[in-house]
Amino acid sequence: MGRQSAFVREDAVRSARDVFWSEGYEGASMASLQRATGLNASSIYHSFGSKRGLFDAAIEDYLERVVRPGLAPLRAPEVAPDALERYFLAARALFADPSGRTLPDGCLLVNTACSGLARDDGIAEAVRAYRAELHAAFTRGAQARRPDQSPQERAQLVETCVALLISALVMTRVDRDAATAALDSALTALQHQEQAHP
Amino acid sequence: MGRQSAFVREDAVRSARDVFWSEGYEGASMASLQRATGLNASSIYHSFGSKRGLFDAAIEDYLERVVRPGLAPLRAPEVAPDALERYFLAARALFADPSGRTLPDGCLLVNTACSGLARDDGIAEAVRAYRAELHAAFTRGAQARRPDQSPQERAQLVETCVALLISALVMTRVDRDAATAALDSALTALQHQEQAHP
DNA sequence: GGTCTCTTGGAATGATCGTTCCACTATAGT
DNA sequence: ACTATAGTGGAACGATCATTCCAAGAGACC
Repeated sequence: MGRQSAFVREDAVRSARDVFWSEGYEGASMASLQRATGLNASSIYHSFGSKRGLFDAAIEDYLERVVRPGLAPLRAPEVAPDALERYFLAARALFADPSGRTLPDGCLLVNTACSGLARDDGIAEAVRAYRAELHAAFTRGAQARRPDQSPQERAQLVETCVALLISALVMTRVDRDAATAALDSALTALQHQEQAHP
Repeated sequence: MGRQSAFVREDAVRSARDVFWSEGYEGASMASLQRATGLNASSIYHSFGSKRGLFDAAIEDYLERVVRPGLAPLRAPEVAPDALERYFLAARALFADPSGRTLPDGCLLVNTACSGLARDDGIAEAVRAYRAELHAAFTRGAQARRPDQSPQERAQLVETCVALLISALVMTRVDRDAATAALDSALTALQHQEQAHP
């Protein structure tokens, strides 16, 4: 059926995803995407239709390779009681990295939600789904930690944890201390729940 | 002394600020800024030096005319015990507006913090200062509500309130229900503090 | 009224934007 | 080997980007 692709689609998407992540959709020029992927414009348009098509693929890759691996212990059939705490401890380690090399640009989806692209229905739906995944995973973590907790209290805790994470992701670029402080706050919120019912 | 300006600087800045607010710095074209302000490019460059200079003025205007008026009761010499709760109630009313006409684009500074412009030192400092103003005002509100509360507990509550507000501002464009839910969570967090020590 | 200084209008700048087009190349199926 | 099909390279597209330049315009001071 004709000539075959000289590149691995997955690799190209990942390279493009990193560009979108650090530069944003509008800030990522086709020139920079070509440079990062090693593809020329023709191949990109042939494979993804448009810059936007490549971005959609980048979002899917981001969820699958960045978000979900981190949430895996909270999505597994059996959730450890300390899984949620471990999640925030791991996040804190990433955010607090002194080299500033890990997670330097926050979250692709949070950044997109704050851009003009958020008015696009497809993008808005992707952000809602992302937040819903966080919320569901955190709820499972909270359930594993405190099965006896009332649904209202649990909902409150989960909402707070999601918000503290998002807040940290927003602040990463401008104030690493504020970002880690938000995560510390989530950790103490989790611990406070324990101590209240020993 | 020469010819005098035919426009009111404050009005021009406010119009430009609204464009930056809804479109973002990069998304706001000089053409759209000229249209909104009614000024010619020459006048803009003469008065503000560059698009970036106009944006800096827009940020200052945003703080002075949007952020601080809302925080006023929390910054006054005397802070009412319910001032913080009132703040979130007012915010909730804005976010939940069914017409979607109030606060349709979140926060100018949060949006900017999630854009590539956040790597600029001046912008980063502005976002830090914005967050610090929120934090300081909320701390005063928390103090007025519960003077006896321990500093650790208060810091935790304030951090949570700031994060829930930022989270709501991030989600506004894509999910109004999630945004109002975050604010509701802040309100119940505040009320929970009351009930704990009646 | 004359002159000086500052503001404005509008065109023009070069750069960069996303996208398209076409010729060329390489593979799969017959 | 031939042909049909699909991917690639590179130039070119018109549009739009922020910015600059110059001449015309208008009020302030002598």
